[in-house]
Amino acid sequence: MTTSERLVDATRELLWERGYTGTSPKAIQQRAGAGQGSMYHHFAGKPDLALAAIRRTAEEMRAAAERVLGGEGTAYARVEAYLRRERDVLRGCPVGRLTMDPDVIADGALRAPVDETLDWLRGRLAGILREGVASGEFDRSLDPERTAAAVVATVQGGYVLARASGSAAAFGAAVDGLLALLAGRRAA
Amino acid sequence: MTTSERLVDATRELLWERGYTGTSPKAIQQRAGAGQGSMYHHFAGKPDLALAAIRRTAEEMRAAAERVLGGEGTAYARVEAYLRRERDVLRGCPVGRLTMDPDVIADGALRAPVDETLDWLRGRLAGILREGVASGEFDRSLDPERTAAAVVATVQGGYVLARASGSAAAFGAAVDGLLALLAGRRAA
DNA sequence: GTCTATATGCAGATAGAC
DNA sequence: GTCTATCTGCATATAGAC
Repeated sequence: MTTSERLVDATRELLWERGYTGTSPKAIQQRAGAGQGSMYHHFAGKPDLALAAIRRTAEEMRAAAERVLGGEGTAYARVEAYLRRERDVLRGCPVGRLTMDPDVIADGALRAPVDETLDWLRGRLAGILREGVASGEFDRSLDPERTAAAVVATVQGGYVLARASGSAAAFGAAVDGLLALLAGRRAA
Repeated sequence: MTTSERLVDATRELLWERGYTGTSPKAIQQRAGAGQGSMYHHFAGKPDLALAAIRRTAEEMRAAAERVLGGEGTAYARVEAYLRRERDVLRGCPVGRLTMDPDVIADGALRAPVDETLDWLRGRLAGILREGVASGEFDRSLDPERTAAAVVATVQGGYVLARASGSAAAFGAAVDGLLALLAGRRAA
């Protein structure tokens, strides 16, 4: 792995664990095993490095979601597979957590990949739900867009509940609750 | 207002806007119009002041929720009133956002009020949903605990979606989606 | 109770040697 | 490409005068 790659990876880990404000250049260098000069040779500074890290994390999250969402089965089964997919629940969402960082939200370039990723996910889920309605699997009255927003919000909020309680079970409860509601909209 | 109160209020605002890591003693002092000596006279340091601020914020959030949840109407109507209650959506949840702060999660004393508040809220909503099931308003198969977890998660996740997109509408879409699903579980 | 002085170390770089 | 030196200012206090 190149020094540049190690710097990006170290930044990705630190952004996930400590957020943008809580991540210092020095900490990045130490984790990457790189010196100051090295970091500033490859990147213009902290925002530039963070941008590269966030883009990479966003890409990976999208790919991971697509692996599950693009699978086999009914619309309900694919949404369920997404919701129940294995997660490092107590670590939080590496993309969603950035929305609580004021410096990320204030910088359009840093916010863009976050927004695009969550919006892509919402749209992808909405498409699956729309198929489910069209095929007669779901009740006609189910609104794919709003339901998809609720699905994404439940996941993001599930992380909050899990971290507050220190237990991954809180995430599971929220997901179970949502899935039970969604199951009730399947056409008889 | 006393100097001590002004310090707590300033800390509450800053924790909401910038989180624990992003909030410095100096910023607190400036916002409160108090000097260094003054702050360290009234509080042992940043963690002590943050604890007072978090407890106060937690109390207020609970009181605000109770004002809506303790109102009149069916179980569905009260849950809806809670979900649609006016919120400063783009500012995020002053309690929930703290779960993304590693220094808060690592400190049991700071995490406790956060956990207790979200857990109280979940329990309060579960009680209302349980009444709704008992009264025949909701389908017998509705699980009050898990559904309540989904409601709280949707709100917390709604803030994430809103802040990512820069639009309060994203919060509204998630809430609409969840309410539509919940409405479908009302007994015929 | 509040103020000013003082202190260590980190944040976030820039400059220039090698 | 990487290293070391250097810089300004903030983070987070402590000490002691008033």
